[in-house]
Amino acid sequence: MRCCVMKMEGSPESPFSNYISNLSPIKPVNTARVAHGLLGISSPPLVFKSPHTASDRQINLLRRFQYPQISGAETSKIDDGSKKSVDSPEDMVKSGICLTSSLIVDAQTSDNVNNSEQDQPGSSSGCVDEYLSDPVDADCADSVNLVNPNVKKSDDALQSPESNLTNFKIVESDDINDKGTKGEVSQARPEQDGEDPKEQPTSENKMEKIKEEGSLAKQPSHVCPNFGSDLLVDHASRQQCYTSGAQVAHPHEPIQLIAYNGSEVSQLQRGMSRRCLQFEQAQQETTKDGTYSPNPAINLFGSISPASSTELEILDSSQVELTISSHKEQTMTAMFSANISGKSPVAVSKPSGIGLHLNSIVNTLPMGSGASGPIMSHHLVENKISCSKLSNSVERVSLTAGDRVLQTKASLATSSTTSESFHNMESFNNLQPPEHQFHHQLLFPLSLYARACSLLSKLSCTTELLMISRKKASSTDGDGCKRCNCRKTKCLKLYCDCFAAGIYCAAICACQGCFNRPEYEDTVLETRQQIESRNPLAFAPKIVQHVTEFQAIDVEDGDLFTPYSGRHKTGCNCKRSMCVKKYCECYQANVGCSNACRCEGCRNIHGRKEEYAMTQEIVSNRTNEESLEGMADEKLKMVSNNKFLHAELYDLRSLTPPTPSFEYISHDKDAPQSRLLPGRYVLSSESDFSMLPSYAKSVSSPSNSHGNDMLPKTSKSLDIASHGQENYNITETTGQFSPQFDELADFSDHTPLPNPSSIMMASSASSKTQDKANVSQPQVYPGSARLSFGSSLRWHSSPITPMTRLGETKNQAQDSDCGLYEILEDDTPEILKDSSAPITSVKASSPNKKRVSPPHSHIREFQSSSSAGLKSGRGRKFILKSVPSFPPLTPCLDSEDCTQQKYQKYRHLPL
DNA sequence: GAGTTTGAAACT
DNA sequence: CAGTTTCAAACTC
Repeated sequence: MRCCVMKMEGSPESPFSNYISNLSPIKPVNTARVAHGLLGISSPPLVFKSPHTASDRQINLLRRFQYPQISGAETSKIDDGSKKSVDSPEDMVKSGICLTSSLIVDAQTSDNVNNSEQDQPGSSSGCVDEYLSDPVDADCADSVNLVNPNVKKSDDALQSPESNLTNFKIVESDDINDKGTKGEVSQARPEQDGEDPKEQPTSENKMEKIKEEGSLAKQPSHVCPNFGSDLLVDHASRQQCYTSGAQVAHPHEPIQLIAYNGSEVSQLQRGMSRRCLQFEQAQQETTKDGTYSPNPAINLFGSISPASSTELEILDSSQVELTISSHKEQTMTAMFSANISGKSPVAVSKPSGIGLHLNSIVNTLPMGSGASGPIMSHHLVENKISCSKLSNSVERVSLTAGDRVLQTKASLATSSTTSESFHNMESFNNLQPPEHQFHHQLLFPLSLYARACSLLSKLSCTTELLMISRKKASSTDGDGCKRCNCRKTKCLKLYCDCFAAGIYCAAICACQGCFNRPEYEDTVLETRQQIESRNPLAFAPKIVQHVTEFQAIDVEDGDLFTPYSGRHKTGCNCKRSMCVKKYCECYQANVGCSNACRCEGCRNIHGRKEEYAMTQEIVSNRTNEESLEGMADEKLKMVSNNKFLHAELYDLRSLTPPTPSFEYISHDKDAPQSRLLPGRYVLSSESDFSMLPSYAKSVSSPSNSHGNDMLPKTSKSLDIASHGQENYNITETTGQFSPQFDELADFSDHTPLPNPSSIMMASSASSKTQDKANVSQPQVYPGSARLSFGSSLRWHSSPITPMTRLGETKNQAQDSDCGLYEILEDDTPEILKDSSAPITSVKASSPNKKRVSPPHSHIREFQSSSSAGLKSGRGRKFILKSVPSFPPLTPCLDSEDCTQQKYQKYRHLPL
């Protein structure tokens, strides 16, 4: 319904759009955003892409994770974002979205839902609308609106039970279903009875209301599948639309898109999460009803390729991340808080970056915030769980991710560029996101974004996102949902993958005496808390992105997926598996072993421990050298210039959503300068690095050539987009979400891995190039983003938006023309562009903030010749700045925003 | 599908 | 923190 409306509204000149524009100060942007979002939802595509291909398994996984996450976290996030007002561009976007959504809702209400649905059978739009509407409801409409819409939705769903697309209604119905299903489930299960339905009122009144309505209305098990399908469709449609929109390329668009994406993501996530829940429930129910196939996912995605499931998972994580980023940190925090209430300590999907990182993030946040009541209603709980899942999923995703990542990669390859980018991002953003994500998970994550999100096995985090997974094929159902087989632990220990992922066990699980069910939410939460008390990071994503990897090495082929950047937080302890079997968590996560590993005879195809150590040494050496060389003055100048440029860009493009702060700082400037610059910040997850040795790097992508500042911003962006396009875009998006550093990744690992996949992609690509160019220079992309040389810069989607800045070595002065653009554009483009160029290191936002300063000579070179200098690039320094775990609510203040905008542009372009 | 292997989680 | 036990996934047959 809403989708239809949205589309209608989204139409350039529709009265609705006009109305919206009138409403919000940001009007144009909002409308545009809305339209874009609705139409293109480039970001969504990512999510969708993976999802589309995602197999049923994935779907299931997503459902689980997502559902919980979505219902609680997303709504809360969204709400927060809307409430906060438009502080930042993101806010603007959000607000705009909210408005639109509210409007849409109204329109929908006025209009017959049926009509809208009919209009857009695809539901893709509807899905989007739904998403939008949901946020709106939550945010703007509040409970009342929410309730009504939900009811309507449920009604709609009821009306068209068979219709696959319940659209938004379905989504809500899903929630309801969740409750209802839960209730059903509980009924089915004597133990569960009573507890489920209302059990945890938690903080979310809305959820409760929805649930109530849902329970009353129906049990749309069908809805879930449908919804999923809808989402997919929506994505496709969106992508198309988006692409069309992208062509327009408004300076504002990027932001809008991002915001939109975020909303979409959230929506998607919601849908996903709901699905997951529903699926699970549905599964149970279906068994009863017999209407549904055993695998709801299948029903939903019957058309979808099996790969889609994984993608979906990743998407979930990524989505989470995206949503987080898009919605802003606030939402993130809210989600986290919600999650936290659940228990989570800090973890993120390993994702879910956020992806991967998601889990970590979620977990971490939750720990702190804890507010939430501990128990979420099912939704809340689920949400929390989902968040944790995202993060976990991200982590796990990263773990399991390998497979997922691969799938996502494949899907990405197949999928349109935009969608791919998103996937990459997510897997991602994580948001992987996931852990992505991809994580994912995400998970992410979350972005918060799950093992699934671990998104990113190779992706590393991202994410993002990445999450859920497959980890264990055995462990995972065909659907991709995790499933456990616990017999003695009652699924309340980390032995249980489901529990560890922060998700409830599903009907698929063959566990015995399982307490990891909504009915035992309290028990689950308590247990989680206990575990967290012992080990706060117990639920954090295990996969964290690390800079040092030489991704390129493995990746040469194009294994975008290989997540070299990702590393297992605690490392493995393999003694007989040689780290070549899934016994090895590193291997399982598709990440290389690191110094943290105590493995013996490591032969991890994703990276041996020895290699990792060597890489780090090289990096450290470079960094040291660079730091010694330090060209503070020049750097400062450069920075100032860059700021200028960024500022200009920022204005021109209108704000970009906060997150991606992927700054490319001129080499000259180096990290210190960047630091000097107020605006720039690199989030560093734990990561240390994020240093990309300019030397090796050079990953230069084919596009690198244009690298020079010469190219107009747009052109550059375009070029970049075209070249690295997907990845780049994705990374951006993920970054927007929040590039989190490893830490973030830890949280989310979302991160996030989600994104992780994307991240992985980027990293891998970059690494490849680097490797080719120089093995020595591994680029580290702390959760933020990795530049893939050639084409893809990718952000690690982390829940938090790390702003990675590439130090632009080039002088803005030199290229007055390109000036700002150059810098901005150059950042990514250069990286991409200059294959030869020493390039720049991508600044990953690493928690550690490491800088790599190019030798003075290099810097000078850059100064002297903008492009050449950049290319020579030795000098580029990467500064890793510690970034707040959560992306600032406000979009990147400084240049970062500009950079983001740039990325956004790029995104648009590609789209 | 049963049994074995493996390494993480949990416990001491 | 190290060693041992427990556990469930991964793997093999």
